[in-house]
Amino acid sequence: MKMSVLVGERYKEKPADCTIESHALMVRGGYMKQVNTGVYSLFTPARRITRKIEAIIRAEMDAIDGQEVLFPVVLPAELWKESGRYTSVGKELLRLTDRFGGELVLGMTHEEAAVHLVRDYAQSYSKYPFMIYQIQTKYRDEARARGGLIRVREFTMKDAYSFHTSQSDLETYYKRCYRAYERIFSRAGCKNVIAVLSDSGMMGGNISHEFMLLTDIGEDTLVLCSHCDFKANLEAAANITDNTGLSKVEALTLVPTPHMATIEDVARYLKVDSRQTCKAVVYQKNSNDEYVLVFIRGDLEVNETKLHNYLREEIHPAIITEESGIIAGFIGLHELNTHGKTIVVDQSLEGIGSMVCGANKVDFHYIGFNMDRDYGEVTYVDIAKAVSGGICPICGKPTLQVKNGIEVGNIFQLGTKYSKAMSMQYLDENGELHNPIMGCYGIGVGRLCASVCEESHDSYGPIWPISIAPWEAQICVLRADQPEPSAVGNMLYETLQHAGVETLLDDRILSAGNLFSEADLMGIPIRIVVSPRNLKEGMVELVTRDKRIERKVPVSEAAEAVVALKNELFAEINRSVLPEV
RNA sequence: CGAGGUGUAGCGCAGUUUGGUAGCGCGUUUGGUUCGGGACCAAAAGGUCGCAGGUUCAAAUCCUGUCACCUCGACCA
Repeated sequence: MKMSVLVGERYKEKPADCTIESHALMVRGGYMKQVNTGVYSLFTPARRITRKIEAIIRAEMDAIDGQEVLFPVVLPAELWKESGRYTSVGKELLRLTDRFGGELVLGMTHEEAAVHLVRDYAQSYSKYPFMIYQIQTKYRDEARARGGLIRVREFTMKDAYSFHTSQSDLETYYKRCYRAYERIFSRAGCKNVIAVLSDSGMMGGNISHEFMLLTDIGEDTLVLCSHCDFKANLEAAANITDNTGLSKVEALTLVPTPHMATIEDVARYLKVDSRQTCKAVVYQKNSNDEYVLVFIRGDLEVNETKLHNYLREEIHPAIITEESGIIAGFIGLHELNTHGKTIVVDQSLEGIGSMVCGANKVDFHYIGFNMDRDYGEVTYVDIAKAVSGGICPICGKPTLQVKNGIEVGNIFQLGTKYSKAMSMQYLDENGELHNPIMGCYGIGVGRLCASVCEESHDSYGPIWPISIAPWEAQICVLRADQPEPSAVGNMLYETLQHAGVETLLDDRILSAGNLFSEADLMGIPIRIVVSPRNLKEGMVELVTRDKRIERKVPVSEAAEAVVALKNELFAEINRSVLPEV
């Protein structure tokens, strides 16, 4: 490709609405253009990147016996009603009506379509196991898209669905897929991706993992242990609280705490450690507005996902009315009217001999509250968010760290949720009917592209790994108006193409500054600079985008050197790729 | 959905308070001079000022409505 005919323009200035680096650089670099909130068109450079990412994904999915299929984008609501998700999924599912009044949905994920495709075929155990996948457009009507390609409404996703006749077979396959994912991310040159345990939500005890790129701009919160291998999404991370040293029991005493409605205020006013306070966080059930009072150690926060999973109900932060009898800011377990309320006590309160808690009376708290003595027996549950420096649930050391990440993929042991709901059955060896056990596996292609950019860029532009770079080499011709540099540039361009190197030739007559800044925005790993100055010595310059290599080579050896460098850069990436299992 | 903000040339912005010929920088076109990190000179093209109503002799500017986008929340199979 010649730069002079490449569609798209590169900007010097950062677009006003870009808040994260990858977004700004990809807009500035002529990779994409916004069409609507969370909806983008891609220019050729971005499309070339996503095609390479897709090729890597295809190769790895095929290697674990995946079969590529293609589902429709527009699906009949009927299928989603069958699985029950037509009503259970919120507004992210875009619902439409066709001219005959038929109800349709835009596919945001394709479990239903997958079951529909194979349920007639796979009626015998002999057809199992198998995996089907597609790489296709998804639409999710996100409440708020942001961050360029990181969080969009329309996006390309690889989604795979596997079908098994036993849990152990699913688990075996799940491990292969886990490894395939590790290979995909490292082949794409994405280094800081880790797999974390994720919340399996209402699905019940199933295992799922999210593949996270560690970065401060990530919207997900992760809990990692620096001592052992424990890694989990905050939503799924157990919290263990150490209350040793807090077991001293004191007398229960009512004390005035005028206008002290927050834990910080109360702790300061009464001069106690916030670890010896008990706070109440109030929610309401979406179903009937019943109040849910969560009691938790004052310094901790409620993990709403855990609460939601524990209650098996949707909840929302409460609006506290006067009739409720709840005294906001002064809620305590002692002498609390629990009628019509659900009480949840977090395990962080276990073992505290005496604590400060609300007195259910405006401007009063108790000190010396003891759970067993002053309230009675309770079932402690884990509802709190894990914290930095917290205790690792695996190794028991206080070495938890909290970090941010972008979810670039996930793998999920689905179980029989969809096969049951949609009546997919097979006959086993004994002639008995069963629902197949499913797994599903997703990767956001555009998000991965943006994530690599986020992970690998400098202030001038992206630094694409050679495995996904839009082109492998770029020739910058300085003084393309002069015959010699122009001729050498063209000659190298032809030679490199014949040598199988994807090459972008910048043949435009521009100043060096312009050429280099635009080349930086293209982020192509190998750059060949052809200039009158070097040509005097019969040389061209060979540099890598990351500046690790900068050297001169004779014109006659340039193409060969580029091929060698290309191979070395690929080899470097391949060295980090784990073997298949 | 809540709070805040912004809509003026391809991009970045000024002008709006106090109504009076539509501006600047980058980019684009043409000609010339430059030439290793976003050069310079000259000339030029490009805008129903988001949209619709209203007030006025006169509206980018004031009023009403509406749409879009951005940020922070809520939400996220």
